[in-house]
Amino acid sequence: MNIGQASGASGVSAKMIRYYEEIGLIRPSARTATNYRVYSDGDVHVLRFIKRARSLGFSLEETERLLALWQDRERESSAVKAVATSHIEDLERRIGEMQAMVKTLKHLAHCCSGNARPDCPILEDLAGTGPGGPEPVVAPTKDG
Amino acid sequence: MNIGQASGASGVSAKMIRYYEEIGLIRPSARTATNYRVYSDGDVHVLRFIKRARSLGFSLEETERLLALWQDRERESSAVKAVATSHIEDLERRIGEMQAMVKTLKHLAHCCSGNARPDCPILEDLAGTGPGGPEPVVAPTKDG
DNA sequence: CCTTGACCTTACCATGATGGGAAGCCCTAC
DNA sequence: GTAGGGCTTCCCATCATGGTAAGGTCAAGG
Repeated sequence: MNIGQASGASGVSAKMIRYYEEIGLIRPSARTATNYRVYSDGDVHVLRFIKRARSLGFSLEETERLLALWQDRERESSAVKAVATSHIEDLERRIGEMQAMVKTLKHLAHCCSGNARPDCPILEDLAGTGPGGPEPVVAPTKDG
Repeated sequence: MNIGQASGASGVSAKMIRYYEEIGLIRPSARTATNYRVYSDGDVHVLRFIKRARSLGFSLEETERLLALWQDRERESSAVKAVATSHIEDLERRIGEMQAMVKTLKHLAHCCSGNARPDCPILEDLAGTGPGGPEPVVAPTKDG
């Protein structure tokens, strides 16, 4: 199987397959006499594993650890669970951060009339000024 | 005020102040005779605006638009609100994606005994195999 | 046999926002 | 005058992915 077929069978782009090989996430594939990469069904299985791990948000580094555990018949499931739990915590932390942003933004957007007039509590918040506060004295951007 | 003092007063690192200047987010600062960057209180105000926008998750591109609106006395608050609303939608989409990941991961982690035995529903999910399914025939990683 | 088009190869560049470091100049205090 | 800290520019790294260019290969068909 060529890289294009392995890509189609796994859902991982050819570009990424080569990259994963380059960084050592997967072993270098076999090659034809003309230097084409050749993949087996087992290789595709590995690629699908990576694809699934990525879709669950695991980094390539975590994916590498999970692959190693998958391959290790002596693994303890606690080790796998630890990777997953740590990732869950990371996701929840990031979700919390973004939810805080959303909360603030929704409040500001709610307070903004969103009409043709210039007064805007969103800008006032960003500027750190109260309503009717000062405008920037000097035009602050590149085209000012 | 030197760049270090502007950094301290705004919370934006000197590195980032130079970068913002380079990409045109802020105008090139004044310079001393010996080429040191010089900042005014107004410049610091702009930097604090950027800092606050970034902390609410706005991209630098969105921040540039917000800065331009801030500076524009003729702005319509609807334009500001549109930027914020679009950003809120983006955040909520990403939150939803991550929550879906968390949901799946928590389910898998809950089903994983997390003990010294190798059987693990997390790996089974990633591998696309049911319980007791096949292990990879060929060691899949670089050190296999 | 030769062409055509699809596929493969490597190599380099780009993203977004930030940090790190090197080499060299400047400024202040002692 | 020197030491230490701050400033300058320039280059590199991150993380995961996409794009593109220049060139080799392969299969089908004239």
